[in-house]
Amino acid sequence: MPRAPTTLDPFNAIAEPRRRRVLDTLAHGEMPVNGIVHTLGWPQPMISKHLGVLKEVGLVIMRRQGRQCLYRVNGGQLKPIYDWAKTFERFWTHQLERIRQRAERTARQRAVDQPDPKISHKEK
Amino acid sequence: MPRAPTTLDPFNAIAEPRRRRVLDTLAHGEMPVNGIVHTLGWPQPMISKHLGVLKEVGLVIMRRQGRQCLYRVNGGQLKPIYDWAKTFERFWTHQLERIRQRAERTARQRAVDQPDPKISHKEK
DNA sequence: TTGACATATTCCCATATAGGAATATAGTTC
DNA sequence: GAACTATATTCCTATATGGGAATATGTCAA
Repeated sequence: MPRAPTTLDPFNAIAEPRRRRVLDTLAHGEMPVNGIVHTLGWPQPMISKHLGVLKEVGLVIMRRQGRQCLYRVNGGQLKPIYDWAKTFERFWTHQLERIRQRAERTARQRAVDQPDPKISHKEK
Repeated sequence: MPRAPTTLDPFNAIAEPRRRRVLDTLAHGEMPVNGIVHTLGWPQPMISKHLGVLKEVGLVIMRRQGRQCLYRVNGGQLKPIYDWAKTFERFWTHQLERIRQRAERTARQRAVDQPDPKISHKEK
């Protein structure tokens, strides 16, 4: 089975660095495709394709205005990513976490060096 | 050019849902491969492969203990993802943002309906 | 050494890109 | 309708999967 489609969810969509840059560019406000083209300096078809993926997963919203297509970020779709990453926040925030982990590890290590006959080897 | 390797960076590595679940499983503490196998109920080679990717991007750290391989989360690698997503926090946190956006849009719209001859058509 | 247990690796394959080039489509204006 | 502008789509191709099955490697125990 191949990798999941980039349009499966926001996690897959933002895996591509260029797509994140497109979102960054739109972060300040609505902008026509050409605005992004000029800002990033990439070929227009490339911008359009990435916008297509972003639109399909709902990360951006498009509205027409004459011959222009105005795109804007639909930030709410990024919340699941934020929430998930936040779950691991303690790993970089609290120095305590590192201490806790080390303690846990040495405890386990000790249990191996001097196993308790009554509890050892009982996993499942 | 194909999609970037999953081992390019954490963003690509966590795009795969199963890899996120492995990280979630390890979130509570160090665990041997079999522990993950029993917890998730997936084939052992599958777990090992995903762990391989996670290890290569530095999202997990492994240490041997006898015949067991103990894995633990290296959460710091997730901070870039958290930080990036946080950049868009206002999109789902503040109701104000939505108002601001709408204001901006209607302003632009008005500018189109009744363009100011002195400023219009000057993009670049 | 011979097992037995814990993990990792190799093979195979259908699938989904991402970029480049060329072209098509939609909306405006004359 | 023709010319132009702004975007989207199509074609083509090299490449990197992810899962399943089978197998190899590594480590401890008797």
